[in-house]
Amino acid sequence: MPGRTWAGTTLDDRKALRRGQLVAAGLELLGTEGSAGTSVRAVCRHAKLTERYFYESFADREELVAAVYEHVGEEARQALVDAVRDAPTPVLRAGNAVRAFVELIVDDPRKGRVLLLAPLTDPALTRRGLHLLPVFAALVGEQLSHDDETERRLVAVGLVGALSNVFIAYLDGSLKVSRERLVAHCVRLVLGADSH
Amino acid sequence: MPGRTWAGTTLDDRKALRRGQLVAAGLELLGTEGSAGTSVRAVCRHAKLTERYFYESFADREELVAAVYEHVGEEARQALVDAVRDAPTPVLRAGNAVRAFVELIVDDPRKGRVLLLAPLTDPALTRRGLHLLPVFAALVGEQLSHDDETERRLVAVGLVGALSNVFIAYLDGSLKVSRERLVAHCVRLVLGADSH
DNA sequence: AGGATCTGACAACAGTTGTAGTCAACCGAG
DNA sequence: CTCGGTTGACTACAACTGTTGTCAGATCCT
Repeated sequence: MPGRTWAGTTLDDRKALRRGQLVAAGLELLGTEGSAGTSVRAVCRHAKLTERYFYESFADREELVAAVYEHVGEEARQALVDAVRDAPTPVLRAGNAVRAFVELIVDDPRKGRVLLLAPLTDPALTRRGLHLLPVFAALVGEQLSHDDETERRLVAVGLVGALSNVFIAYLDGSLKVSRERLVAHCVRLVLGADSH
Repeated sequence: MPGRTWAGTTLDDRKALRRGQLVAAGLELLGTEGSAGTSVRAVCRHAKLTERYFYESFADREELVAAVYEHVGEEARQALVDAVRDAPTPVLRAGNAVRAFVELIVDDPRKGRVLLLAPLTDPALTRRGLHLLPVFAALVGEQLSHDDETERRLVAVGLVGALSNVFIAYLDGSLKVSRERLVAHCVRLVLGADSH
């Protein structure tokens, strides 16, 4: 009977809470130590839970890292949608979107690393073909005013790569520039990509 | 006495030869299986040598992957220098450079993956700060006609990121486009980056 | 109170990792 | 032929991995 209360909360509540702790620990590790450092044992140590509760919420290590990735991805998608909504002109949309994304990864660089780096490095994600980047690229591509389909893809892939690289360089400190300037430059990249 | 001849060659020769086999095996594994799959044992299996000879040429696993990376990096650098030399105009220089790089990674995708992906994924490279990309970006930046220093860096980093992403997408088959079109688009990216 | 359920600390398994050491077999110089 | 440098197959170790199992104790319902 899962509805029974225990230590003030129901079982399902505690189970969901533990799942949350595990995902949070996974984000922490995947966003700092990288793929190799985010093992089941390490995640449990970080979440202050035992392995038992890991397999209560996830069948695999793979499932955990997928959950972490999708969690961050959903957050980013939501931030982008919120930013674009209610912006009338393409220029304003681009500015809002870039600003939102910069805010997201500046406030929490781990999320940026998970979003941009993890799918390239972790076999659990590469094998599953779990790349949100093409999705974002397609989202960007839809906004572009190019006739040719493959031309749109080329431009979109290049644009996303340029933005990613600038973000990554900014994240690890190898690109010392003010946040405002970063945003301004990225907006110019987005707008420039449309003008052929 | 290392000058002594043995099985037709001197000791130093054989040692260098074995080192070469190890680096080649490292390139093969790092460029296909990725960082996790390139272990000391796997490299030795692939090179048909025993672990003993691994530690004859390298103190660490780390040293091996650094050697592989720098080997490929030097090759790429040389190809770029050769391509740019004797080209009078910026347009020709850009075309030659892009063509040379595309040739390099199309003829041997493993090199592309080592060059572009490995430094982001392998702790042995990230920890050592072994990124040649900023070096290439700087090289690109020198060619750009921007007054502001940080502006040059911003543009260069973005450009290199765009090129990398297009190459990576092309490499793993998610960007289906002819080689000529790939080159043409990349040239346009390079030239477009200069015009603000 | 008794009994069902939940919790957490561990142990166990077989596998892989980096790194070092052993030992018989080979090879060429004296 | 003998001696010493060279080779390769193999073992050894401790640490780690994913995953499953055990068991004493805490917590709640009846």
